[in-house]
Amino acid sequence: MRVGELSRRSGVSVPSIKYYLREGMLPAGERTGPNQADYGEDHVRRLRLVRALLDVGGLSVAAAKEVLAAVDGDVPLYEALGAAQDAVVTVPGGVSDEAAAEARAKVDGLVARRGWRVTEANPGRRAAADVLATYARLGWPQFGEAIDDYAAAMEQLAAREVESVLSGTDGGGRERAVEGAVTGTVLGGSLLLALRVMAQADASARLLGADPSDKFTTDS
Amino acid sequence: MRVGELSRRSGVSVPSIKYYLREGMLPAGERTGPNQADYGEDHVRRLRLVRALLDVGGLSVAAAKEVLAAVDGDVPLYEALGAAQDAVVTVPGGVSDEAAAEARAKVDGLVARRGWRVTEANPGRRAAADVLATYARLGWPQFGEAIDDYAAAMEQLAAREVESVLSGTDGGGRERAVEGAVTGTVLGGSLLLALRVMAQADASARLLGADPSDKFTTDS
DNA sequence: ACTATCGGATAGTGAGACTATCTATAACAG
DNA sequence: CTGTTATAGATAGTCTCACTATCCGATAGT
Repeated sequence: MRVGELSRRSGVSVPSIKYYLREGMLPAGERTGPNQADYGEDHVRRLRLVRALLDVGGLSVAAAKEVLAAVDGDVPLYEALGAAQDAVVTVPGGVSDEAAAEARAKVDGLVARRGWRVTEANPGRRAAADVLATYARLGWPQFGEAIDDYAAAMEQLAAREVESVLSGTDGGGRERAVEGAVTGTVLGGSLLLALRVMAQADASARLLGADPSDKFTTDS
Repeated sequence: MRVGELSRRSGVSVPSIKYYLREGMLPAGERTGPNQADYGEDHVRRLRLVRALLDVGGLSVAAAKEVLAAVDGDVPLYEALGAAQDAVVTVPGGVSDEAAAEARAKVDGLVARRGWRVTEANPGRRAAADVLATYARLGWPQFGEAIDDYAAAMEQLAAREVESVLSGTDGGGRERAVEGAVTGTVLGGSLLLALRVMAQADASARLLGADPSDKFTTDS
């Protein structure tokens, strides 16, 4: 098929397809002439993946590009998984104060307690420490105490997610396995946050909505 | 203090402070002359909160503005909590196909199973359904099956988070309670994702790294 | 033959988040 | 009291990002 049909099939405008081609997120079609190319089902699937990463996963084009490079590259699965994980955490430039050092120590302690095998450079380390340091700087150090509960919950889910990717792709080939790993990692994060929002709404309805005292609705 | 010192104390550049003032995210200082104003500790704290929401929470200025409006406004706590929740989920414009309908039904089923009291308009509903629909469209429907596990985990955490905000702010006044709710909701999301990344790295190290067969490192 | 479409290159657009400049002041050091 | 620096507020400029639009000389299909 040519670009017009690819556009119709994928719901992505022709200019956007050209843009993704330029950015190397979509492989070029098979050339059939000096100014003609042929696209296949793979291109349709890839385009859908691109839009999923951008729209649902909330990745930037640059982040999606790196993730897709890992999918296409000849890297082992765990490395592609790492690329996807890097893409979902925001790591702002960090200041180095007392709160930061303390936060890093807390994260190190957690990792040791749980026996997690994570490298020193794992972006989750920095990101988690950043949040803890920020809690402390804002005067909410107690929010950081829930970190063990968070970690226990994530450990369970992560084990299941990784298993799911492996079992669901047995025999599907490397490319498909990597695609699944990346999809699950990126979109799974969005799913998690969405469910957390609902769970919080429920929790606050139970703890506040059902209580007619309006304890916190006015200045005390 | 004047704007220069406020800048030094908060680590935010003077032009940026002026920008936040213009956007209404930072209240104006007390005027002491036609071109002089005085800022206090509240301004320093607010500025830190703004940067936390933007840098650590990953919110856009527009989203942060809405959250802060809820903090300042005379709304009940659960409503401010709702504003913060709205800010952390991305809700792209949705298509209406078979996958979308099925996904919505699955989310409705989940909500019913868990007895969650969430409104029809809760953004988490749409966001969760979007992810499930995308899984299906990409050919990974099995990833959606973990939704009950995700939900159970989030239910536990959310209950603890909401409790933590309430108990930690007893007597602190409405403003402080709302600030805590917002901070915990927004930054907690980042913390969760950071820990998930580490947990996944650990899980894949256990399931793949320890296995020397390199099962997925080459095309099969 | 003729019109719609194509691939590819280049340039333009609109939103978002600042950043710079300008204009009167006002504070302060010598 | 005078020169330097800082200030509030307004307006305009910048830079990045993620597209869009426009051209061009070929095809493709009728």
